[in-house]
Amino acid sequence: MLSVTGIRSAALALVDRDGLESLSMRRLAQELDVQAASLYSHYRTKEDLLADIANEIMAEVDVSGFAYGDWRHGLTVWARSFRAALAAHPNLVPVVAAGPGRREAALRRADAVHGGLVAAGWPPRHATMIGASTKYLVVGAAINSFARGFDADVQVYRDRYPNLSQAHRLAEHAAEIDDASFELALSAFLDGLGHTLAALDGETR
Amino acid sequence: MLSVTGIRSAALALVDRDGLESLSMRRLAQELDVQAASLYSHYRTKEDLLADIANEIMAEVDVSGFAYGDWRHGLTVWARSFRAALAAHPNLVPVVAAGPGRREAALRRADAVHGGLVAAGWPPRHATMIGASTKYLVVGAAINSFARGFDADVQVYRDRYPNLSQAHRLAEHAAEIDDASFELALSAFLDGLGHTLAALDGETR
DNA sequence: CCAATTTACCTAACAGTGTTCGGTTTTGAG
DNA sequence: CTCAAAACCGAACACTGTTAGGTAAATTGG
Repeated sequence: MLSVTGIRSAALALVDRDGLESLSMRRLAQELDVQAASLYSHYRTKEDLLADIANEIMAEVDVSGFAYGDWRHGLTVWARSFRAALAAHPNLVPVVAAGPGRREAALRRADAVHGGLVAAGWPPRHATMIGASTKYLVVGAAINSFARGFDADVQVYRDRYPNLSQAHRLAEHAAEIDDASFELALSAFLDGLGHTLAALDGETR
Repeated sequence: MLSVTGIRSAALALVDRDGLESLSMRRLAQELDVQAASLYSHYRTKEDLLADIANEIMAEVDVSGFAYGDWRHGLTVWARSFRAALAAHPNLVPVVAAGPGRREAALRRADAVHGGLVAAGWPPRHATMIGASTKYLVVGAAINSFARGFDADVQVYRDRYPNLSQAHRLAEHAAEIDDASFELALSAFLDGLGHTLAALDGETR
């Protein structure tokens, strides 16, 4: 018999294997030895199903890094695990990026981040903005890295330094650059925030 | 008679007005008093058409800010105009984010950024990563801000500070926070980069 | 200026999509 | 064992992108 979790994981496997546009209700049903209409006893629409999958992916994100009051460490752990969760299912990055699955779980995570930042000394408004900014970075990096083929920037890099680009290694090269770019962006951003916080502390002294 | 530019601008108008999922070849044809099949004399596929539109949007992006050797100014101008270009067509953010229209034009822009950074003293590899990072920020911000409804972070903000949130103003509030978040992220990132560059200069002295 | 050819457009269709309706089968509770 | 509720299926609807083949219009060559 079908179950919500069975459908969900079959859909996830199908998308991971064959790509997002290969997921149709009929094909998914076929995968489960069932007719397409049967799926609608468990999910109201295909969008609902996708939202549920997005939610499952987001559940892997780790927001525990704020526990000891170190906001920088908290943000780093959060951002990296967020990115890793997206990288685990490249074909679903557009879906996850387009909307946070279940509101309730997304809210809980957002609240953990927000709370951690406030506990570490950030004003509430800044905490909100920092949470949003970090998400920008992670989602933007994921879309540019995982959700498409060659990156024009990497292409430029290759054209300018052809010695560095044995053609058969271009893909891993791109991955390496994407990784390094993300880490550079994250650390530069956090460095900058450090100075912002210092300036804020100076003001209110 | 139909023309490539006529089709493109009608499609853009249609998507701006009715949303991305309202763009079908038949509806677009109707808008142009023509049958759907006729469009295929001018565009090979719908994807081609979308790529062309994405390209048109990206053409508005300003990479001239690097002219005077000030990389920080160059990046700021680029990032802001990039974001503005996406904000001008919210319904198309997913399309533009998913791939840079025509390779050729995207390459030229990427090259301008890369060249500007190198001219300002950044090592080529860093220039590539900074270009990528900045794009991450812009695209991530655009997806989170324009391409969807309510943001969970803003929701948290509202729940915690209910006095600040007359419900009827929530949308503009979200826009304001998105704006501020983007500017915060950009300036913190650039600040951090400033220190990175100083450290690099120290090394190679 | 007419003839020939290319181009633009249309009608009709194909294969596929998400979703719904009505009916049948299976399941589990009383 | 009965009966109501839930799960499943077959068929259909209204759409989608795209193509084949035919007709009309515009453009080119003589």
